[in-house]
Amino acid sequence: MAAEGTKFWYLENFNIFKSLEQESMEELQRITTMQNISKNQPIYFPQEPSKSIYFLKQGRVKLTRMSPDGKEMILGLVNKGEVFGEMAYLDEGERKDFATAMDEVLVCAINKDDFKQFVEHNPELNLRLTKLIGLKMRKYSERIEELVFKDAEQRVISFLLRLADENGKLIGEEIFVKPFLKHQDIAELTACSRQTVNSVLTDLREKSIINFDRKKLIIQNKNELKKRVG
Amino acid sequence: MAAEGTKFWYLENFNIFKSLEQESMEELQRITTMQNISKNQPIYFPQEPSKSIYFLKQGRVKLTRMSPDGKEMILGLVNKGEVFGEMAYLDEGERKDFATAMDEVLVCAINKDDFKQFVEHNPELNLRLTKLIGLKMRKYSERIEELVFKDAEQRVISFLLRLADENGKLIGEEIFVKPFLKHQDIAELTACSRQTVNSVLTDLREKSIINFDRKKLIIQNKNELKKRVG
DNA sequence: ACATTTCTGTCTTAATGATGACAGTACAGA
DNA sequence: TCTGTACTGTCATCATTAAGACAGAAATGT
Repeated sequence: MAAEGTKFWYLENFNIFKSLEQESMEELQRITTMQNISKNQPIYFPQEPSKSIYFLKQGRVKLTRMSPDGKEMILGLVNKGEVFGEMAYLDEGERKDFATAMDEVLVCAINKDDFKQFVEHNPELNLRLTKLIGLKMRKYSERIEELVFKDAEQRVISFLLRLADENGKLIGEEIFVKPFLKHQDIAELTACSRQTVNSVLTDLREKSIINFDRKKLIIQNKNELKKRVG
Repeated sequence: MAAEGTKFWYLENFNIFKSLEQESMEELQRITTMQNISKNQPIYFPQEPSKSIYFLKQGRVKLTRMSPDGKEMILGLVNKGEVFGEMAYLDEGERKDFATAMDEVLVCAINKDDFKQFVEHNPELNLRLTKLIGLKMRKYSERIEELVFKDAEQRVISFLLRLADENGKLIGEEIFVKPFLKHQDIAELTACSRQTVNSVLTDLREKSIINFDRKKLIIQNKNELKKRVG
């Protein structure tokens, strides 16, 4: 199944540094600097020259963009173990996004030039990086597709399915997710209004497809959700 | 100005093979196969294993995606001199897009493994490729931004501005474009209906900001267009 | 040169979803 | 424990734009 294939491929690339030589890991230690960032603080922001790549050790990060008139949209969420800010590796330009800590966050920052050198000494990283970038491109293109082809309800449901895959725990038949996003966040991820998110979720709860309150989110019937996004 | 900076950076990466050694160009000749594709014929399509990268010599190509219920959207247009299908270089998966000839088209196809080897022998290409990929990522992210933040009129206007930059000829104060897209195509590029495209264009013509008929498209007042997209 | 198909232009209708308002609930800080 | 703030839930109203229908213009093939 296509979706499962994608997920496997995703996990496979989860940690690009896994199974490096001890020696390389030590070099990596030397060229990285650890940073603690507290909740709601920026890690980088637009116009800043993009000179570092980040590896998220602890917590969660959101990547956002701002419209000229101050509306925010979330381009992506970063989970523990993932890389972000990799545009620094791809071009010399300025950042276009905000990266903001959603929690107490711990990141490794790697200067892009040091990193390029490191990659030269560890060519097996080339392929992984290449795949990582490829994955991001795919994600973006899927996002575009979703915005063009799907209506608000379908976009919210797609979000729930992704959330279940990336952050859910399977318990029996049901998938539990500790909700770390408010409705406003979901709205900014799915390009609709906070109220629409609420009404889609409420509707799904009435139909016993999901259940939720402020403490929990449970996907009770994943198949039914899948059916609704075609 | 930001837009001008971007454009420069874009042109700089237009032809990734420019100024290679004679010898390298000859090797490149050996590993590429030329293909003629006639109008409306596919170059590749979804599910096909992505094993080649393409370099467009002549004509125009559109990259599209299909929704499950048969609606089409245009992910991008490829002009002469540009590379497409570069996902083959980034991952081992199947294609997700259609690439279709819009004209009589001449492409160079390069097997991805041959290409990877070629790049190893011509490491200066690494940076260019990296920038090329970075550019595509940026384009995608801008597309997402546009879909989220802008309404149908603004999206059509943004398209006109891009068209003027990429395909326009400046004559006096005005920018002429030979129209190679029908309204339906513009609709598929801007995520709105054919009728909406028509009414936006007609409205702009009434205000003497643009002029067009079936033979020509003229941007008479680029500044006014820019003002309207914020 | 004619016929068929494709594209453009315009209108009407209807659905989707944004927005603003406001009440209720949970939560954090003093 | 109280109080202010942030988040959720719900509703009524309104704007945007999709969709269908159809006429006319242009292009294409025979």
